[in-house]
Amino acid sequence: MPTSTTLTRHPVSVSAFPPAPTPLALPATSAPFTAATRVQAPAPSARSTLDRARQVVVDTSAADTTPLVSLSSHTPGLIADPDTDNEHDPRALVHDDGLGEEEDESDSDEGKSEFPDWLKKQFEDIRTELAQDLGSTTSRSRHYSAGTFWIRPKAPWFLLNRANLTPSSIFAAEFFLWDPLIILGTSFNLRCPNAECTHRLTRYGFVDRPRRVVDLDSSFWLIGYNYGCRKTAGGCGLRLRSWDKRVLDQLPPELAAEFPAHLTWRSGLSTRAFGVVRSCFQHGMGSAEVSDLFRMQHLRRYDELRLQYLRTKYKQMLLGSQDYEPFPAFQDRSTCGYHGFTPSGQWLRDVYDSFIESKRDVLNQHTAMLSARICAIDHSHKLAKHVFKVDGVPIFTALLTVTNEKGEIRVCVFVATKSHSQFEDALRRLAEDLVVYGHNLPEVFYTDNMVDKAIPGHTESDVGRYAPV
DNA sequence: TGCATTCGGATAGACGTGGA
DNA sequence: TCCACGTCTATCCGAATGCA
Repeated sequence: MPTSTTLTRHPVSVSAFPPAPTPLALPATSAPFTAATRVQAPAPSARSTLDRARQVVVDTSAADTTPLVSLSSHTPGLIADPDTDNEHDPRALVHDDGLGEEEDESDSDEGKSEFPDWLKKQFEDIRTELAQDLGSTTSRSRHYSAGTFWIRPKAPWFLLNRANLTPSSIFAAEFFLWDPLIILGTSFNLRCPNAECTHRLTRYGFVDRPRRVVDLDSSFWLIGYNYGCRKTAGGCGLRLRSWDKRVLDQLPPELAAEFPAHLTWRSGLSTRAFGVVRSCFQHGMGSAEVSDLFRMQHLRRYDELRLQYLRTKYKQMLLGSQDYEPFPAFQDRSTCGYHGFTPSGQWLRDVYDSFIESKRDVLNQHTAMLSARICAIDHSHKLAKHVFKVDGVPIFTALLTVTNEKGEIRVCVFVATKSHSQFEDALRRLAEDLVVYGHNLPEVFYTDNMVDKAIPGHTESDVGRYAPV
């Protein structure tokens, strides 16, 4: 028996296919920059502009280990030749970042799990503000009172004009404050998601760390609260975050629509970025290419900020003695690092798959209601090679697809052979669907297989006139 | 060289406890 | 009721490895 994906009332769902085993992780050349990938200069073997860009943006230990450089010790603005290994001045204004000094790997790994100091400080400042707001008469955040969920930083221009400018002083994170219990007020009954529990959720304090969400050319951070079903009040003791899906599902749709991220277990993608992912996937781009797209956009923004810093610092150093601190690399995970991050292709594909799978019933229902007056039936052998393998041997030889007069997929079924018996049942259920939803039965079937004949034992009334062409 | 798989470190989230 | 702090665990992510 062929294994149909979902037929009858829900004849087809692309989402029902097991994920194709495309390359799950980026190859070594596209992996985030570790000490192992740091090079002196773009290697001759770099295959593309993107690869060269990846190699140029390498970590630098200079920001970690090099003390502030005094103006008196070097010539500001001297651009070192990457091929000359900075012979003239090792501490030139364009530091070794990207020009390639080998770095002690232990340095970059140490701070990997920690937030950078500049982010910690900004988060703590906001937290202090929120604590003050909580103690006010309304207990409502000043940002909510101002009509926004976003806590946006100053533009870099307004951060550049300060004495002894340092890179971390112009790093500014964007935060999104999500506390629907405060927004909706105590009158809103946010129920415990446990089916056996009828109690309501209450706040359990601040979430002690923000959560990163990847956007188009940067990341922003979610600030939320812990919610819980209190045991002391007879509840079940469940704890969850304010951005938990079980909370979002209970909110009024118009409020839930304001939440700007698709969250996975440990990461998240902004709805804007996810819209781009969907468009890219639906128009033929692969996950690796989309991952590269995001990486390039994040790098572009990083480069713009870096250029602003260098230009400003150069002017300041011409005017008087100032210390120069090298701009950290994109991937720098030190306490003063930029902490740039872009998602892998595998992760983007997983997010998209999860989303599509969550819409499976809707998509199946939509497909079941499509007409099928003029049909085309065809086998594809590509997908079957990659799915349902046992000990490396594919179980199915082909994916049979029936499209209607509008080119819409109407039936999709994996088959072990091209025998009619493999898809008879699917066609019979197609006919049942057409009757149920008030459509005419198929008038003609087109096929590219000249040996196809009418299905034995079936009349035209079953699936229409079957016509090899 | 690219794809597929494995493995280990990192960490988000759940949960408990105690204090204000 | 809120918050801080600590522990534990499932899961994610990327590097390493093997293979064609």
